[in-house]
Amino acid sequence: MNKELLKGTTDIMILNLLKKEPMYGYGMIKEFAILSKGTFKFKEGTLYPILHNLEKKGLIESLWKQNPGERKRKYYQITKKGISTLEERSTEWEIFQQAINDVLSYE
Amino acid sequence: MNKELLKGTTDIMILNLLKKEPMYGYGMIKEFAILSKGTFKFKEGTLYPILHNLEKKGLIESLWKQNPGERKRKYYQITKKGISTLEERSTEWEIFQQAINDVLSYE
DNA sequence: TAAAATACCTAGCATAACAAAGCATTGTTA
DNA sequence: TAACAATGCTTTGTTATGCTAGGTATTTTA
Repeated sequence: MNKELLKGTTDIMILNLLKKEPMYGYGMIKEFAILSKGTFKFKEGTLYPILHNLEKKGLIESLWKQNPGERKRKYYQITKKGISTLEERSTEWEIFQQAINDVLSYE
Repeated sequence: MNKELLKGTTDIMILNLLKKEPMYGYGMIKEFAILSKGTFKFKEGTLYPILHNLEKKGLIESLWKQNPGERKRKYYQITKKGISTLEERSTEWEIFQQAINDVLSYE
């Protein structure tokens, strides 16, 4: 899979996951693999820096949490700003996708 | 429009245009704008280097041509290698698109 | 108890689209 | 006819981003 394709979409995917419930990095990697039916196998070196960046931008927030019987994990949750950004970017993705398919259906 | 989204798709779009008939760079820029209904407005500084790169890889070939009554233009045509690459990459795009939408439809 | 899986981190790299410039020619318009 | 817009091609440097490749520590499994 051409990795360039991913650029510009990882943010939306992460924000969309967190829209439902807080999650931690390692868990997201597993979840993306499942949801995408194995297409997306993010490396940790890919995901963690993105999470840090999203937090720096104020789109997500983190907190260390230890549920009983579990090990300590850093949970991320989406912020209000994150939700509105997700909406904008999702619309953008729809438009983009349509445009590409318009061009590719040229015969 | 987030420019990162484009990464990994410009090659396919160009190859797909050239699949039908040879074209020159400036003409492609106009054509992309039309086909995408204004979403893609490539700058020359974007398109020309990509064309050079595709030629270097042997996916397209160029020739200077002057049709009667027209100015000199550098026409590009797709190669056999270009056609097979286009097919591979189109499939890749389909899979990618499906995977993203699978992730984004998670609720 | 050794290995694998979980869970987090970071420095440096490669790639690709873009901004911003330049040059030459052709068409339009005041 | 002179000025300007549009056409047509080129290149240098910037920036963003996912990945490579390394690291640490804990927990589970064979």
